[in-house]
Amino acid sequence: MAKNVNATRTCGSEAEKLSLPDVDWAEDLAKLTWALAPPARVRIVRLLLSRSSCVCGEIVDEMPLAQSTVSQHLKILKESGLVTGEVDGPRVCYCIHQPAFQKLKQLIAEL
Amino acid sequence: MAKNVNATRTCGSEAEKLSLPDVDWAEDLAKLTWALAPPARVRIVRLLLSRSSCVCGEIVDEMPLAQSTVSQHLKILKESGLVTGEVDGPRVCYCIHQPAFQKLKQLIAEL
DNA sequence: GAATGATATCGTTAATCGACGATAGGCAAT
DNA sequence: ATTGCCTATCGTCGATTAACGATATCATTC
Repeated sequence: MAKNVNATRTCGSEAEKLSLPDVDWAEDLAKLTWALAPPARVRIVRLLLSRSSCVCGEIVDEMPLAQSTVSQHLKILKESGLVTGEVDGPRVCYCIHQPAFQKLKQLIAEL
Repeated sequence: MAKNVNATRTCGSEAEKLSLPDVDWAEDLAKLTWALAPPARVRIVRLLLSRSSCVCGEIVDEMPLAQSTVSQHLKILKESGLVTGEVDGPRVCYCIHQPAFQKLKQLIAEL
């Protein structure tokens, strides 16, 4: 049962069943789906999509979570690329980042 | 895990799209995105979509993971509804479950 | 009724997650 | 500079995860 063949295929171009592009493709999508795995982050994204103003405090008000928790979710959403945070004086305005968002839609659609 | 959302939204004009229904909606989507959060499960789904035959053993052969791990992933994918497993003699044939799969696509599309 | 092959489950481990409170940092008025 | 608000980060905790090997279950063939 030799399952682990990673040692020789990290960079290799061997004739493997699942082509390397597919692995990358899967990781690209997984990065985005993972960002939306917890319901809280889905709700945040949905909120950002439905509102013009997207100040952090408003998001916190809408969520039954502590401010630090929401901030952490926003950080992860930013890291996934789905969201951007723009400092606006003492506040931070969060917005959907359309390129990544469209990429998510496309990756799912072409699944 | 708290659960209290009152949020008397005064922003929505005719129907506030951000209330309790949205919570359920978010959980519906999160259930599916969570199932696809690990790259391994994305790859399995992709495999099932690209192949006509979907016997468990073939999936194991394609993945650099132990049989038990793949089986566990398949179980989770079944629980999410995205995949069905049909016993076929001594083997089990896995397939994409189109209803759930289309629901995922629709939920993402209408995001 | 064995023996075999395929799949599922069990039990464990190390890592990660989501949540929180407390606290630090930044900006705008006073 | 000090105050006060808003946001980010820190440290921690409990729960969950993905991975594995070992073992149990089940269907087929002998």
